[in-house]
Amino acid sequence: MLSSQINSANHESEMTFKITGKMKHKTAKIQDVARVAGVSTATVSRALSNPQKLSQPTLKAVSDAISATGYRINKTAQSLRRQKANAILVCVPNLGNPFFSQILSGISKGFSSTKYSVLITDSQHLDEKEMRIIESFSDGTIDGMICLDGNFKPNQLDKFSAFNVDDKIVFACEWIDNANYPSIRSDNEKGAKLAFRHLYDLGHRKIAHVTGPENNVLSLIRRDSLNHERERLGLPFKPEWIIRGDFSVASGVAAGHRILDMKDRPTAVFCASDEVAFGLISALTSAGLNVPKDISVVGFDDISLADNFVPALTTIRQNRKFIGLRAAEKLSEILDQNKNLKNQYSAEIVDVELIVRASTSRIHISS
Amino acid sequence: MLSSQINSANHESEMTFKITGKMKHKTAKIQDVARVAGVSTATVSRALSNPQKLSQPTLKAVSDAISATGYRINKTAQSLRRQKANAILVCVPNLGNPFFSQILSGISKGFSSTKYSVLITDSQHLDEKEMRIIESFSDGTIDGMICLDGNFKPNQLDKFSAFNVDDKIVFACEWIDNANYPSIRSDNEKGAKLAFRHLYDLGHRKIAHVTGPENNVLSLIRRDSLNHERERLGLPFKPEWIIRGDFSVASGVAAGHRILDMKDRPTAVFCASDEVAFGLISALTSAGLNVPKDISVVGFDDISLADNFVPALTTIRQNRKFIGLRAAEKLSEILDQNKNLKNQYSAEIVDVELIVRASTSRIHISS
DNA sequence: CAGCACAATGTAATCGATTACAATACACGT
DNA sequence: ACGTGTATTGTAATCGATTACATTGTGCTG
Repeated sequence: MLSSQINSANHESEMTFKITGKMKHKTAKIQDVARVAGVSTATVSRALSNPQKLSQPTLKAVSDAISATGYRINKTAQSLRRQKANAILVCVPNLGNPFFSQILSGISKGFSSTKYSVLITDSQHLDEKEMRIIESFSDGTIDGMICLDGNFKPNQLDKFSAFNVDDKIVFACEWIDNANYPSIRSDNEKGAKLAFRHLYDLGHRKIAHVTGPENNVLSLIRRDSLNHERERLGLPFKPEWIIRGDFSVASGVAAGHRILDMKDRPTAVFCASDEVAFGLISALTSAGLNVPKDISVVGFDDISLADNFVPALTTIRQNRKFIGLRAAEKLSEILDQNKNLKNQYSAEIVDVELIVRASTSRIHISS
Repeated sequence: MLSSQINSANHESEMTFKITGKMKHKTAKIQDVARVAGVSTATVSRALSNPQKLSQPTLKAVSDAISATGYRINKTAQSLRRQKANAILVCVPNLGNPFFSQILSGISKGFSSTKYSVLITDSQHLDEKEMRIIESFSDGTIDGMICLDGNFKPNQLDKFSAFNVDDKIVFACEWIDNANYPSIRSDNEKGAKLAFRHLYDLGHRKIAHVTGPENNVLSLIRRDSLNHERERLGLPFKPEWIIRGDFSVASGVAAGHRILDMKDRPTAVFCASDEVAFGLISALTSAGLNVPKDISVVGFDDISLADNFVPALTTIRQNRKFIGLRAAEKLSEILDQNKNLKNQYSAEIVDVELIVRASTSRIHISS
């Protein structure tokens, strides 16, 4: 390289990049660093991604030039060239639902020390959500997705595989039955069983259940597990004891009214979520009943308020933050090794725990 | 253009892009569309961003070619060329806190019909968060930020302006005193005043307050507004009636224990958040006190459970979803018009409302 | 009909980083 | 001294879209 080039280049760069006092900062690019260091752009690029390929003096020169110019790599250019976005999407069925905040927190933590940025989208009122997602993959915005929404129809899933994105998706909490997507989820079956057995052990025999939304995998597995346990123990059953809910507080309130209207009231209720349990307790309490004296209530999730509700809620603890974290790790693994993992389907089942608090008690004599 | 070129090009594209059955999809680029349509890439680009500049027949040809190839624009390339990421960052102090989910939902909705993607980051355990944010701006990942975290020190803010990103930041819910950032926030002053007046009107004179975290703008404004109102009405005051909290349920429980230990107990408590109120009520109830008979409690936020807590919580309603939505709209406006809005500082104050429920009542005679 | 405006389209540079390939230099063995 | 291998660095093509500028053609004015 000619020395005149070096000089003029250095001069220019000093003028452009030095930050003095309140002077504004114009971002340096790899060209500028190369000029200041007196090397080629290839060398600068190598200094950043393959430092072991360069000699010590060169490395030092580049490193100094980077400090001098205040250079920051342009990730857009990098993504374009590398054909990798370094971003993932989290698809949340309803962002307004606080249930997901812990999972999001875990996901965010899981990606915090990686090169990936986290995008979020609320799939609730998104029509053609599967195409929107595919769009994000094919316009180069994202490399992978963590899906908290298990509500996809077979033809939507077919599109995922038609567009070749199906092996870059991990499900968390919810999942898809009969489809080979990796997933991280709680042991819902065990959870329902624990709840039921807890009530049974307290002497309850007439046990109602408020379900989650219809067609939701969580609703189904919890309900089925409960029914299975009930049959196994030969307990009485009335269809009206299975009350349809949707995980919301409001549906818990509605379920409460249904129960109040029953002639043959259950003595205990297992709710598909803590929020349902709160609504239920609220409705029963307003009507003058006492929980747990008149009716015992068990929730599911162990959200942060469960411990301080009045009465404190007996519930099944799901480690939502951990599920989010593991989902993030799993997706990272999949994206970072280029192997085709399509057939390495795995559902990672996270243990759940019964937390006994004040909303359940031994059955009352008069019941 | 020579017809031989057209033919060979068409042939090739058919082979490459037609999706037949289970055949995998290789993404077409603008070159391919141009070839198939028999036009230049410039024309295809114009068809997408300036259709009015093209003749009808050309437009049709391009549009057909797009369908035929299944073309999707590559946003990374577009971002690089346009020097615009079309993405914004939401900086959340603690993603695990359900308080933010409604705001996130509003933000997500606000951006759903725009070209912007929404990135999130949890600033809680992020050291040098201001540099991380600046990094995202200067590496081309984001165009703007909505910040739900008001906890920045002056030297951190200085960096924002040194790196020229300060006019692309909107604060929501929280804000920075003495700094000209646009913000959308609730009328906290009015909220505290309403809460206090409500208790006063019920006959309460000994009114305690559980604050939010120290140095938090919300904590300060709510506390100051309360104190101001108290002085104005000439009510008695004991320093121990101002109890430091941090918006969490746990701090509400702790505050409850503090109050139980007092010799001269307040007859009413205004809590800086609903969660604090829940914890407080829980602690008081466990100790055998009755809310509202023994102590009235007012919260702040009106989170979804407030209505179904036992007792239902009297609180100040903040429209969090609306705040998120407006913040998104505001940031869009700022980013879309290239004008320098730096001095167009504006704080948009969103009205709040007192929601009277069952946790407050007229002061009891014995108190 | 010359001259000009304007509409429609193409050519090629550009955004900023990466990397295949080329070039150079130096060491080592024979 | 010469060939060969290796380490280091440079040159230039590339990722995919956008857009300034150039070019062509058409209609209109005087």
